[in-house]
Amino acid sequence: MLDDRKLAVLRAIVEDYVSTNEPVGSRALVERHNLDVSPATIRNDMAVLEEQGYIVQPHTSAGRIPTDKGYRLFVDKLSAIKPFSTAERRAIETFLAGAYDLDDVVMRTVRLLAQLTRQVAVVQYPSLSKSAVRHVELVPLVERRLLVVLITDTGRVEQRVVDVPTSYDEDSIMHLRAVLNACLDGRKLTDIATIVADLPGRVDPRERPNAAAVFSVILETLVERHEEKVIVGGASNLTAADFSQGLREVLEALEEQVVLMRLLGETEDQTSVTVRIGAENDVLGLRTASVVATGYGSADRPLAKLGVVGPTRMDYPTAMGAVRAVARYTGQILAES
Amino acid sequence: MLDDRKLAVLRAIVEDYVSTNEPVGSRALVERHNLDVSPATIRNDMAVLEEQGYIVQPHTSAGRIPTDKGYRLFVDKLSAIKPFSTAERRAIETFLAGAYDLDDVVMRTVRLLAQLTRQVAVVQYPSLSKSAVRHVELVPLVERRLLVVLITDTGRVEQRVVDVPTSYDEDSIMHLRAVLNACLDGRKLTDIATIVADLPGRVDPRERPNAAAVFSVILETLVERHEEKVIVGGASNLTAADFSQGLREVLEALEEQVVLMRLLGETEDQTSVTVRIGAENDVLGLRTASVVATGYGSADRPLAKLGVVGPTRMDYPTAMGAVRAVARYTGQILAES
DNA sequence: CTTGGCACTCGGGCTACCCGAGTGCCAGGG
DNA sequence: CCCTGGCACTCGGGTAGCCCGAGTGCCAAG
Repeated sequence: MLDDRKLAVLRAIVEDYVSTNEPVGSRALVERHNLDVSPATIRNDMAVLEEQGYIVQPHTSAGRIPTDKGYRLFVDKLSAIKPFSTAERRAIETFLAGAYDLDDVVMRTVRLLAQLTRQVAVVQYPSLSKSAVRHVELVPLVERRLLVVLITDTGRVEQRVVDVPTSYDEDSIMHLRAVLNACLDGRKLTDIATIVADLPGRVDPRERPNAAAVFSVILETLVERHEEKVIVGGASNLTAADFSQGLREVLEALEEQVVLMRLLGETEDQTSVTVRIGAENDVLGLRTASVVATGYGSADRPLAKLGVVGPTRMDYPTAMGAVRAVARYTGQILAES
Repeated sequence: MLDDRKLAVLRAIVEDYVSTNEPVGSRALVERHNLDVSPATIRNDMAVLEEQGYIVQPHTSAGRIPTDKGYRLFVDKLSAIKPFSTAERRAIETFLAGAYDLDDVVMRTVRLLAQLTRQVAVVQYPSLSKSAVRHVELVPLVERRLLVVLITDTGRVEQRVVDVPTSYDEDSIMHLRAVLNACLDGRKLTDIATIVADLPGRVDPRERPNAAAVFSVILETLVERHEEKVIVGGASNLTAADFSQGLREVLEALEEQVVLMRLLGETEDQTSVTVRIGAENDVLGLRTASVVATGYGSADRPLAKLGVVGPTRMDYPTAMGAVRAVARYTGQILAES
């Protein structure tokens, strides 16, 4: 129902519109791309494409612009992810390799992504539920107060203060720490719930109340509330991409952790790059925005998601290339440490 | 040289302009405020104020708007910090009290401040150099790799991976940990440089190389690089305040940690609220912005700075009130933990 | 020093207008 | 059956002209 030429026309419209930000007409189309037909022919094709909902004209006497559906077809069938040159890859690699810290890796990643795509970059911290425990530390604060510090094998450190019901001494802390480390070391956080359940049997009855308090805090902090932070960068790029709807809405949405989580979370597939266009991401206020996202981390050990947010009028091939490349290297860097 | 009425006129101009965002003329002035003189009189006063550089007229036939100098005088002499009602204070208190975490306290603080002032809020993490060491933890990772975790009495946790020159066993780690904790516990981070200098004498000569590596990393991480993170919130408020210069510049400036640090850092006084107006903060791109900032933490133990950034056309009394109140309660919350 | 009067300025909003890009349609030709 | 050139039509956006009203500065009188 759409022959090759019509698809070529759609592709051309998307490409031109993305680069010029102006509705594209039949004449300009035959000139810029070497379609060996007359403008009138193109017009007929465009009429069909419009009828099918792939393009619209904003005003009666203007060129056409792609609809969400048009972009969708473009992304699915008409374009290929733009691979990065080896020089670019090397630049990415060295930029990320300079990081000395988990925080720093994430910071650099978000900056890099924002710079490469000239869009807003969104990076989720490595997820707790996917990582394993490396060490648990208990630090006495004041009377009846402990600081629980949990170190994961992705280098992430989680902390939480806990009030324990009875006072403790150094020995009991030592013991509790030893038990915890023996049981938890190397275990995935997702497994911990079941492990903790039978832990109390291992400690001195006198210590049970305190132990229970610590256990429940660990559970609560790390399993129930898998706080997965998201950081955002490159917000200034939004000013260039004049959003049809208010820029305010977009900025607001980007400040809501929950919204961002959902945006990235909807990326089902871990390894491939997902694109959600316009209304496809059912976040109010991002109706005219697209999200290009993917997971990072090795295939057997997915860590989290990252991506970019921009106007639907976005250079998808490049954005997808950048997201894929950055995800790859960030995953690699994190795997090493 | 400026009599009372002229000052009153300036005050009225600032207040009206802030609330209406329109140049204010002589007639409107006598109507809205009950100055018992005629518009002509006001005009004469305004001519003087303009001559002295406190106000300007954007167009020949328009009302006047304050200059930076005008705002400065207003802030210094013509306004008082707007105190918060007890109800408002209670709301702040309960909102902040819900936090369970240092990260969470900072997050809530920045949100609260942004909401109260309808401006962009900027909050600096409690400074390391001001806080004391509570605990040092060494965690073996793989061969010749240690994770150094440092816990401060503000509840902050700093982490860093260190490669040590020779391999180690559990005992040597234990010993090193014990030595470190014995020496560092309760000491201010600023003192540590001198302490570490004479530490090597305390450890077994065989362990010196590893110990030295750990020491130097602690030094480097915590003293030299007192990484003081700044977080920003409420960026969407920028869209409401139409900046005369590009909004892009402002957004860009707000993404630069360094710039933010400088902005807050220039707040010399720890306890009082500092206001920097327009070109006074010598950050390019924030020429039309003002910063209202103060320190938080108790007087004897300053932690860091916080504040808001907005257009020079800002409700200073309210902003100052909010900044002061939030700083107070945030400091209080952090002092408790 | 204040006040009312008065002439002057000029930005912003309104209308009218035209131009040109772009379309849809149609009839003719390969 | 599809492509093509021609042609009439539409309409957004830019330009020019216009007026209005808010606001000013100045001046002379109280």
